[in-house]
Amino acid sequence: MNAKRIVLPIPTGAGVFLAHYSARGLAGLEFPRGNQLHRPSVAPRRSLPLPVRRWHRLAVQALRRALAGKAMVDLSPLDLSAGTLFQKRVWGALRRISLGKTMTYAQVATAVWKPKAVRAVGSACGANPIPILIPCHRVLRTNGQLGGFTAGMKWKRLLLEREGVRASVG
DNA sequence: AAACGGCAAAATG
DNA sequence: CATTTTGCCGTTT
Repeated sequence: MNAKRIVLPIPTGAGVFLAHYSARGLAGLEFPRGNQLHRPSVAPRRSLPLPVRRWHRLAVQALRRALAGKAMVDLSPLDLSAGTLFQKRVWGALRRISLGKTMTYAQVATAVWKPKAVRAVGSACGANPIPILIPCHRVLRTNGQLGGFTAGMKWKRLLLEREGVRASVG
């Protein structure tokens, strides 16, 4: 099914993320693992396919800007082929939430024309393979609460704060 | 077929 | 108010 992926580290002020690349583009982004010393099994630079190198350069910039709460300029192609149709629709909706803005899970459900699939939207957000760059953290509960975040609420809070979003309720 | 969620609205105290 | 049902839906097992 899925072919081999190239994994490259993205050092940031918030830790070392891991970017996964397929033949089609950026396919995954892992949050830094607490004090884990895992392989960057990174192939030597010059053995990397040219497109991957280019994509990675873009990804590094995009992530650093995103973490700084700044708008990203360019983004490498994303490979979201692993997702279901519904998930891809949700992720598409997420990408349309501009910086500094938020949506509720219910609003996203309506945006994908499944107004009753509110809970399923939450699951789809949790299944987002490229968090931050696909801003699933910009989705909040209808009642103003933050809602959940698979990678941990610290991240969701941090990201929203850096984007200048009012933390309504904790 | 059943269980499980990053939810929401209604019911309840 | 805060908490507890009750309804919903895509995914996973």
